[in-house]
Amino acid sequence: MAEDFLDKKIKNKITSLYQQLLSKYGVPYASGQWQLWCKRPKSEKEKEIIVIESILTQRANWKNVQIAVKHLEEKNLLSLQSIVEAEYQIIENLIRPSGFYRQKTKRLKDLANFFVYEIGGIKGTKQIKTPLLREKLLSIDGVGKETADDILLYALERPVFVIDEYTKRFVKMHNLSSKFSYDFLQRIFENSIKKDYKIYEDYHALIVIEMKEKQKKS
DNA sequence: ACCCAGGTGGCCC
DNA sequence: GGGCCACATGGG
Repeated sequence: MAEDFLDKKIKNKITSLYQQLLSKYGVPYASGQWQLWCKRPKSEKEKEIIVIESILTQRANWKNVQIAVKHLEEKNLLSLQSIVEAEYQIIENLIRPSGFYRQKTKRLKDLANFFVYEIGGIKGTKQIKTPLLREKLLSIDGVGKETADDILLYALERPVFVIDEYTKRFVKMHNLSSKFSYDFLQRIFENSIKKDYKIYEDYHALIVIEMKEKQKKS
């Protein structure tokens, strides 16, 4: 069928684009901000940091996120347990540089509560299947699809492809699709690449790196 | 002085 | 289903 043929072409294109990006930039683990998110293996502590950063990075400049992270670290608040225990105002002041700091404090608290009290930490997620875990994350106020998938992929190492603004621009640039809804794009990528969280981690990072590079030039 | 950055939820039509 | 708005800060 015509559609199958088209699908196959798109699949091949998505696969070859990954190879191209990889040879152009190398593994993203080597480059700045992806050192932690694409690190393998990750410690429990590092996974918790990624959960925290997934909230802080919402609509924020990465440098500002890192300042906020440093502030939390200095006060020994860079863990889910300590965020559960800390006062709102303390966290608000520390994460101020990442913007939307009142909302984000609430979101961090809700998320940390979920992990610590509802499922017994990062380790407690192991027995929960990905679709159910995603549902649970999405039900938390302030956790939308991208944040949920950031957590699932980079912190919990589930093969879920993350879609963001850069991915949408990337898809447009390469004419991979004429539809740009989150679910549709996620399906395109997940159906094209081997279901391996390591590849998903690197591919998404490489897309961001590539699109930032393009932006710089224009 | 403007515009933007790895979003989300609420409200409106 | 889409369009617009608030949320807040620091960097270019």
